[in-house]
Amino acid sequence: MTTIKDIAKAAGVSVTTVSRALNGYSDVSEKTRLKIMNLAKELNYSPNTLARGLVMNKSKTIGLLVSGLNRESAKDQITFSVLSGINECASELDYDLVLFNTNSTKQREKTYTQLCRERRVDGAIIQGIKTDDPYLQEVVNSDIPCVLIDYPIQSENVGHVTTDNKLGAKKAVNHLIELGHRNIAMVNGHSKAFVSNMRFEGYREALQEAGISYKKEWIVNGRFEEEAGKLQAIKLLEKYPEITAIFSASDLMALGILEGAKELGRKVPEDLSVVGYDDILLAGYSNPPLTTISQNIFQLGYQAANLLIKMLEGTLEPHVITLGTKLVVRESTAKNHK
Amino acid sequence: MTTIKDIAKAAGVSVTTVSRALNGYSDVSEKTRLKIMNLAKELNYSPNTLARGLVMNKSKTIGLLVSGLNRESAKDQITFSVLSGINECASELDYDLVLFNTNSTKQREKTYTQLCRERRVDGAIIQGIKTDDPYLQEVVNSDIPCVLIDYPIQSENVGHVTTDNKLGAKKAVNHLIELGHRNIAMVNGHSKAFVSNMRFEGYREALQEAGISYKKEWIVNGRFEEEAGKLQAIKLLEKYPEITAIFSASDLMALGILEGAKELGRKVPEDLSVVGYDDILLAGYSNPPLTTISQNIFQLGYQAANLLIKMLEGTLEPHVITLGTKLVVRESTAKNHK
DNA sequence: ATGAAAGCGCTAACAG
DNA sequence: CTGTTAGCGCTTTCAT
Repeated sequence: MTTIKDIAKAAGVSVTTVSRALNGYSDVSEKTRLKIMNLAKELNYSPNTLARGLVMNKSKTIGLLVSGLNRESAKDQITFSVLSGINECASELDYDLVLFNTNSTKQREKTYTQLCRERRVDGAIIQGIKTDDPYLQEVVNSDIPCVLIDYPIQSENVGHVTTDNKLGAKKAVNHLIELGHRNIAMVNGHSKAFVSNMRFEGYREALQEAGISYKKEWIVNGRFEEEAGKLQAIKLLEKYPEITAIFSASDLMALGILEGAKELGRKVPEDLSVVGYDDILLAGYSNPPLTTISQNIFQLGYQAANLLIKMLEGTLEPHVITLGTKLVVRESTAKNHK
Repeated sequence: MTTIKDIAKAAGVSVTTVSRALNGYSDVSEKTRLKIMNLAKELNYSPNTLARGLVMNKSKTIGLLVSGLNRESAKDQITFSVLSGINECASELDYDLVLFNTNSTKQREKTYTQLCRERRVDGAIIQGIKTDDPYLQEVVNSDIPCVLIDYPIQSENVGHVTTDNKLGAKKAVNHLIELGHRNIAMVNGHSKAFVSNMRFEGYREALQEAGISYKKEWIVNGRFEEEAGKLQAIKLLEKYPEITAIFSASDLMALGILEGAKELGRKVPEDLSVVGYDDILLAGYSNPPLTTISQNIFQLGYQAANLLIKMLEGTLEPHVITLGTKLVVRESTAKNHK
């Protein structure tokens, strides 16, 4: 393995000069620079980023703490899309990504901060974290710059990117209201998810603004899981047959609701309107295709990476970025005829 | 940031002793070990893996060169599943993963080997590479241990994991033959993909064993893309209406074929049987649901990581792992009535 | 059982 | 424009 020392010897100069030449400093004569460059190529030199990182105290690497990189979460491509977005931006700005082992089956024995510090990542992006994660507070207190996805913390060195979940939910519910629905239930995710809370807010507000009083019993939690969504929907519809529309906090659960409705013999959208959230790939393929709130997950990742790197390079202050959403009307919603 | 030096000072011992204590060497008195351990915790010490990597010349990190981590490839979750599998195994064996920027839009100016060497990864996993990739040869010649997914190179330090593509294809085609089809076309991916070649072999062999002569004109390439699959299928069916079944080298293309058939007014499976390959998520949701060859992509990633790490730790020789496939019969295939 | 010293490959004052 | 020197944090002989 060639080092700058080897190059220095071969070129008859000092390692300092080699280092400077290779890093494009101006104070090297054109002649020696050329010689060094050629030698580097000839000797097949690659810089040792560990050594460089050690002395410079930064690694041009950002750490990824994603909780959804596992067998189960392949169904919505959310984690994947976030990852793609991050990867794309990091690529462009010439950062590498390291994936941390956080979702290991074995006990998580290291904290986020430890993970980041050990690897000397310059910053971190955290996604899919629950609001009661014991290590979350740590992140804020630590001095490692980081950006959170869909989790609202800001501080001197933590930024935050999300979508306008409240407004998104409102769009969904308003759509139902405009179709003449008044008895609108909600299948939410779980209370530990920030997005759930916001989507609930949007639901509540939309109803309120339309002068519809909302019923606590009509709001259930489906843990963002398809099966749970189905079960909850069945329970809900059996107990309160007057419900004519359901707003689901995720498409995956909405898919479950569709199944549940089918089992109960309620036709969607004739007997029941369903609107989901996320616009995952399957939403367009379900039967019927799902009306949903579309968010650009790829952008979410991209913007997170961009913000973090800009923070690292001092060109941007940590702040919050909120992306928009869009109502996509497909065939799971229809006019209320009751 | 605490270093072993700080601990040494606080404990009144040398850095050597601290290093030994922290790494569980036996030649440290129980008393000092305890003192050091406590101090480490107290001072919130994290080892600097860069420094350690520098001296030990290994980093407990494996490099990932995946070509499909981008916006476009969210539709089949193949890349994601591979990634999940790798991540799971790496987690278990306590390795971290670094994602390299290979699919950047800007010119790829670094070779695989350079990427790996710069980052000092212990080994690499390569997925989604084309057979004509200019940098592929490099990998084999370099001394970096690596394992390739779905690409058949083996050498002193490169292993290889794949599924039995030939047999898988045979299963698909045999299924069609058993249903009474004789005029079976194939929509393949592209000639630069190893799996395409193998799946074609399986197709050919199955026909041959059934005493059916195969027609070159009935084999087309859809580049593994949905739209191209559709177009190719339309062209094929218009020109050769006698075709009663199509074997597609991927589900995504099969989805396209389904659309194409619909446009031509050919009902699937009554007028045309279609079998796909991969068993992606959408396969179960298409209309009609797709009969396909299922492969365990997660396992593919898992096994790749396992093999690589075992190679790195000297417990396994580089070799090839071939995983099985399974025919999943859904509703896109039926008896031939022509 | 412990320490002194060297060195991994690189960058960064500082001096000339 | 170039070299000398020091040092990033850690592990590892080699002594003691």
